[in-house]
Amino acid sequence: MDKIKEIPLFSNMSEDSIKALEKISYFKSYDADGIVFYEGDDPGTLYVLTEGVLRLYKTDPKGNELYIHQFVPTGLIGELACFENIKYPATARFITKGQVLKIDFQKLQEDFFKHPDISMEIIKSLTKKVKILSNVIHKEMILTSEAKVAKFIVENSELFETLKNTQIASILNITPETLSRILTKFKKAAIISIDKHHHVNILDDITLSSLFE
Amino acid sequence: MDKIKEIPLFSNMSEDSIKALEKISYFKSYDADGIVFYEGDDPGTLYVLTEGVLRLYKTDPKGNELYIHQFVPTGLIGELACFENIKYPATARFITKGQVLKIDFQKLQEDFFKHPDISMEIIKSLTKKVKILSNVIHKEMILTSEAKVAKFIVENSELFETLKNTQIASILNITPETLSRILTKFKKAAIISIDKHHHVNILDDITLSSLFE
DNA sequence: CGTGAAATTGACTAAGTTCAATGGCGGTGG
DNA sequence: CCACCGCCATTGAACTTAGTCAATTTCACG
Repeated sequence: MDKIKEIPLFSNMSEDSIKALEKISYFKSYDADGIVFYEGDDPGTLYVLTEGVLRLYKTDPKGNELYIHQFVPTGLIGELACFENIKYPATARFITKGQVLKIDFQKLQEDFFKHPDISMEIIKSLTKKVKILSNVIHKEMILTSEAKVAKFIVENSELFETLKNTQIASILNITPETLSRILTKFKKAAIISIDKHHHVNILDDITLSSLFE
Repeated sequence: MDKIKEIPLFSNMSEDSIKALEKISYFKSYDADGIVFYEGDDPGTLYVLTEGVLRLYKTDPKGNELYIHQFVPTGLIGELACFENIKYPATARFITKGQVLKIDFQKLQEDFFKHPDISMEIIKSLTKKVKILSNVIHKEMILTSEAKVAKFIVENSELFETLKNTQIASILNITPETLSRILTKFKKAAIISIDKHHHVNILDDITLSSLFE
């Protein structure tokens, strides 16, 4: 992607507005594992994710990554830090190769702040984030590891075919060992079965769902 | 408070808009411990906190309250559930007696949705919430209990004079026993001292700060 | 004083992580 | 064709953090 008007977020903006936006922004590409910003970096740039999968996570004092969310195009990233002028509260790293539009927030504020369409997009984006964070809190602080795994199986069982258990464990913020023990437990209890190709079959939906509701 | 125009959020709205808003909203008062809404309730009402201290918390399967935030006037409450049409993700309970303005969200959307001033207020409110939630995640998932207590002492030492340790423990989402043990540990290490009137003196700021940074 | 709430302390428990050892399986090169 | 290598999964045991439970002490305040 190399044109602002191709970004759904801005697709119904006027030509003039797009021109103005072009002057204060540019596209930047990243390889897999490329860091867009680190937790603690100073704000100032508003990002629009245009290509690739971008993981947001925090790092604890021991160096463990606390997974928060993976974003796919299109969406705003970093608007909290920009609006509140606080350091980015998490790190953003590409999982795949990808691309962002980097917008100078100071200049955006001067030019665009009252643009009603953008306001609406910002509201949508913030709402999405509140929901994501609310969900993180629910998952990480209310659910036990067993409940997290149960919920993940019900909601994302297909991902077991494409992801390794270590990757799933990292999304669930548990260790691979804990995931393995819980899966073994579920298999022994005949709640699930796993075939040779890592496909998870749910044998007892009711019991499984009862673990996290 | 009994007039919409006294609410700072709406104070610069036109007379007509205020009249329209009055038709779809009403004030409701609560005693201390009054519940505004429960986690899991269906959405539909947008609240404006006009008086009192309102605590937002989630409840885990064991019945423990997970403290998220205490709001003071004036602020929007419940906008996520309304915008996303999902059940309220947390319970809101008054700590003191208080009052809210209850607004019928369906009707608000029809009348007001594009009102630019309200858009801005909503953005501010959502930004505040993202910040709060981001903070909750940081405090609860990145910091240890010891780090939480250290941070609380540095940032809110004066609250030890007015709150009981049980209340502080509940704000920090730890048990009173854990708080007591940590304070004892800090006292023994000569990091803090506590005088007869529950006033906390920080003796070793550097060590204390190093525990959570 | 006396009484009831709050704080402290110790022993135990629960949940999950860490560390280490082992086992399995697929791809590669001879 | 098969032996080897490396990665991932599995399993057990010890450890860590904080919560739970119960007993005791302290304290504020009438």
